[in-house]
Parts: sequence; C-alpha cells; structure tokens
Amino acid sequence: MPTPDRTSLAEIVDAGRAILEESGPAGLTMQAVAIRCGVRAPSLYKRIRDRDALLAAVAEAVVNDLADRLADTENSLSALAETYRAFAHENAEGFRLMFTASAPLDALDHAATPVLAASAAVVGDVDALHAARLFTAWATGFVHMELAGAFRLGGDVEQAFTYGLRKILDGLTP
Amino acid sequence: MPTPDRTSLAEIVDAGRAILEESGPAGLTMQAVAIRCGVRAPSLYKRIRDRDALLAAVAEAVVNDLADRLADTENSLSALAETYRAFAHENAEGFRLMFTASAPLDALDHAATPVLAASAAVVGDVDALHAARLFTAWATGFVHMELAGAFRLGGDVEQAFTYGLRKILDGLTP
DNA sequence: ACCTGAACACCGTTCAAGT
DNA sequence: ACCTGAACACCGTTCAAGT
Repeated sequence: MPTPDRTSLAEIVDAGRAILEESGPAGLTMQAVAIRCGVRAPSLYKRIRDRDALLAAVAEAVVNDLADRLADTENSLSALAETYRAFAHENAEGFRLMFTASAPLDALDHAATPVLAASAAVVGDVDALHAARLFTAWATGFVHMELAGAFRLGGDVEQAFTYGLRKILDGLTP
Repeated sequence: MPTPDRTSLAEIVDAGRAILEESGPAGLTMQAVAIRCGVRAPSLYKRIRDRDALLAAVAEAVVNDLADRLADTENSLSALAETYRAFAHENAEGFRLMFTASAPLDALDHAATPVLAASAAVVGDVDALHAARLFTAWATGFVHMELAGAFRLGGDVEQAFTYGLRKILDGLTP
C-alpha cells in the first residue's frame, strides 16, 4: 500500500543548506537533516545516495543561486564583483563548499557566463576567457581569505577590495 | 616508573600531514595517525588535545613550510607566484587546509612578508598592503580553482596564469 | 512504495589499570 | 610518566519488518 510521501529531495537539500549555514559542515549530519524534514535518518536514503551526494546537491543549489544572482546583475566586472562578494558573505559555508571535492562543475560553468560577457566587453573575445579567470580567481581568493580571517595586517579591507578591482581593470583595459 | 616515549608531537604532526596528502581529510583519522606512529590511538591524546588541534598543527606546519619556500625565492612577484603555485600543487590537501576553519593565522602573516616586500618594490610602501592582497588573492583563488578542477571551459591554464600575472603587474606598475 | 527500529561498522574520546 | 584495552557516545548506512 503506497504511503503519502513525508518529505522530498528538494526539502532535504533545503534543510541541508540551512543546517550547513547554521552549524557548519560538522553539524550537517543525516540525523539533523532528517529531524528538520520530520522523518527518520534511514528514510533519507530513499531520496539521496549518501551524505556525500547530499553535500554535492547542496553545493549545486548554492551555485545555481549564485548564477541567478549574477545573471540579474548589471553586466560590468565591478557590479559582478560586488554581487559575488555579497553572495559569499551571505552564504559563507555554502561558498566554501562550492570549491570543494565534488564541486558542481557544470553549474559553475553556467555561473561564469556573465563574467565572460563582461570580460569580453573589456578585452575583446580572444582574451575574454583569460581575463575572466583573472577576475574570478581574484574575487574568489579575496573572499576566501576574508572569510578565513586571513586579512589581519591592518589596513582597510573594503579599500583593498576596491583597490584590487581598480588595478585589475587598469591592467585589462587596453 | 617512566617509560621511554614511543612517539612525539613532531612525529604525530608529520604523520598527519603525510596521511592528509595521501588520503585526504576523511582519511586523516586518529587511528591512522596512531598506527603510523607505532602507537594506539588513545596515546595521541597525551600529546595533542584532539583531532581539531591536530588539523591546526598540520596546517601550521604546511604554512611554515610555505613561508620557508617563499623566503628562499627571488623577491619578485612573478617568482613568488611560481613558487606559491608549485607549492600548492605539491601539497594540494595541505594547501586547502591552510584556509580552513582554524587557520594558522600568525604563520600566514609570516608567509606574507616576502609578498609585501615585492609589492612595495612595485607600488611603494603606501599601497604595498593593498597590492599584496590583490596579488595573494589572485594567486590563492587561481590555485584553488585549479585544484578544484574548475577551469573546464577550454583554454590553456598555463597561459591563463601567465596572463593574469602580467595584467596584475600592468595594473600595479605606475 | 515509503517508513521505521534495530543493528553494524567506524570514529573520537575518556579512563582505569597496567608497566 | 606513558601506554593500553575496554568502554561510551555519536554518526553513516543497511535491512528486515511494518503500513
């Protein structure tokens, strides 16, 4: 006899993402997710292979969210930089997860589209990919270090961000 | 009656680092470390508080190693970039660990010294910190993405690295 | 067909008892 | 003073038995 479903893959991934932000990766246990979905831990395995697959699904949800935000942003490198950084601050744990082991690579490619377009507008099509990688690497590294608390030698971090962006644009502008 | 020590903190940290590179963070169990040190897991707790403290100690060892390598490098941003990237490739798991939760922040500051000096040589003392942050963020993000397999849109990654370095130097050079 | 309790393997950690 | 086996708590995962 069929039973009405008491949860869904989407609910599980949402719960996982919320718990990740609240309690970090160590807090993201199958138990915690199950409780939040009103179900027992073994039931989760009907919907998702294992915890690694859940982490991958959460990472993909985060990347898709980021891609939407970037797609809605004015298509300039400075506007994209602001959006990217703001998103990372709002989703610190999810942001870290994005670049981890089983990263959602296809989704990342998709998120890169607006950056490629904005880069092409500055340096032309031939160098667009190189320029996009310069920009993305800088923004990713900056936020990563910022979230890790690695900027401790004094100085204004906001200013450092603006400075970096300006110098990159200076370097790229023909 | 005193017993001769059968291991040491240094041996434990070395074992942890080796296991981390071989088997990743999930493989770095107290059991695995203990076996490698010829001792049982509970004995480790005489030398180190818990697994988190071990991870922190491993991270610090990695950063100190990196600091030595950078200090031995010719003091130019391009030479430092090569050394930094090579180190990250040789110590992929350790590199990831460096920017994690309980990062060894003091050691990171120390590793930053040569980068600050090389930056000052290009932009002067006033902007040296901003410039060092631009450079470090870019290099860190680039290697991070590279290690995560995030560069998949084609194009030559070596070229992208050279391109990024050149454009940053272009942007920084007055 | 989904859900669950029970069970198992594995890991971190503590501790009393050895030497 | 360090080392160990035994024990405990906790987590991921499987599975037979329920509905």
